[in-house]
Amino acid sequence: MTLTTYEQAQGKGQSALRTALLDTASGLLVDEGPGALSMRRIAAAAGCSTTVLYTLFGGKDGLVEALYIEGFARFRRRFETVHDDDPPGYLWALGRAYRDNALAERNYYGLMFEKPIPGFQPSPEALRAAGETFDYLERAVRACLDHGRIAPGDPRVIAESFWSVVHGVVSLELAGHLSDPEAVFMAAITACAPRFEPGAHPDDPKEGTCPAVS
Amino acid sequence: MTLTTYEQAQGKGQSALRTALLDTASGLLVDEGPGALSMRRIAAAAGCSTTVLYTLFGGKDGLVEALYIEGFARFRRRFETVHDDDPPGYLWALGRAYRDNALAERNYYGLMFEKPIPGFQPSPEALRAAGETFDYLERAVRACLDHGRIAPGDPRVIAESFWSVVHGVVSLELAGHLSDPEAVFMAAITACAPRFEPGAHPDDPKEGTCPAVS
DNA sequence: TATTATGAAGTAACGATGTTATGGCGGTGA
DNA sequence: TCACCGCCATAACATCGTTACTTCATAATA
Repeated sequence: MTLTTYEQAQGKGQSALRTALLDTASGLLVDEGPGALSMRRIAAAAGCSTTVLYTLFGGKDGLVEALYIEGFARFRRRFETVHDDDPPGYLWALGRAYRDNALAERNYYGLMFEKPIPGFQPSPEALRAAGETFDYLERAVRACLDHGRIAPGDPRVIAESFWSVVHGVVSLELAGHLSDPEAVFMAAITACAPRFEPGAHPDDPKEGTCPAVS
Repeated sequence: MTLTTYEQAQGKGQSALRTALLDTASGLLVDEGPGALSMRRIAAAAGCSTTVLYTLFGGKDGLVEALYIEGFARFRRRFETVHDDDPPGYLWALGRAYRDNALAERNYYGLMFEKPIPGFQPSPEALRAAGETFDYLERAVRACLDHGRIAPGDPRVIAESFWSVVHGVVSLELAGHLSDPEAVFMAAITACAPRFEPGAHPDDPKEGTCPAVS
């Protein structure tokens, strides 16, 4: 006979059970969107009753918060694959990775930055963990500062403003508001490009292709 | 005896009835957030049954879409109060007005850019009407171009990238991700400032206060 | 071994939600 | 007076998050 996801993980302790149920929920989120995240649906997909979900996660908000944190962890894993020896080029590549990840994991991105679960509000700890994901950006900004490739300033503020620019484009793109998302992405990023030395990065577009930079 | 909102509007034709019910829903949205927007709550607050809401709006999505459009109309009204003879200064002021309006009408902003109503997706027409709200930005960009105060490019793309920057900051600010929202707002906007002639706008910060501009 | 206790988990209920079918009520025309 | 028609309240249905109740397997103890 075939064992349900729940039965397979049951013997491996509570921790494995937790991750197994989270995987089930994650699959529902990715495949069908946040609307599929009902306690009954998740329990049925895993092969158990809703009671287990409540004892392990405390409620729907606890389960959604775990997915919220997982979403930022996926961002972090994506950032870890980015490498560039040139500091501004690295920052640029992180921006690209951000957009790539958001488009690839659209439903996770929605869970993180839209509010598709009516009552859910991330706890202060989850919010802090989310913010720490973007320490990657701050370190990249710091490297730019150390190499004198960027105008001086508070690295945190610069990193968060960079994050805001990339997030703004992606958010409007996903909402369907942008006529030409790729062009707007390039224009918005290169609008910040005067911070860097021109042509510092191989992906730096040729002059004239990006309207915001003279 | 006192008449309910519904009874007062009933005699003035269907159009007045529609706006009266929308006002009721708008009040619930502003006062208690999108979670208060249930068909039963709205009907009870107006003093009628849910049937009327279905005949007038077709369903919850129709009602929410009307509020969605109203949210962008409020943006438009806010933009109309902005005046500045200097083209880049006008664009700058529109950015400020955007943030001011988003913070003042937080729940409307949530309805427009977060997804607090599970099934709701704005129709293509609503999405187009929403985008037209930001023709203000495009016209402002055009004025900058006409006066040679900005590097040449597609006005629509430039306007949408400007919108993205402002929206990105406001969105992360409302989500609680920014350590110092005002500083990040200034940094992000002034990161685009090299498009304009330095000191073109009286609000242009002194050098050194904004880390992103050298 | 027999009995008890403990903890986990399934069942079913409660209130609330969006939606719709049913039925009544008040007008209008014959 | 009677039939008809449009509007609307009522009540039902399925689904949702949540929880009290019950069951059952396992471990500890006499």
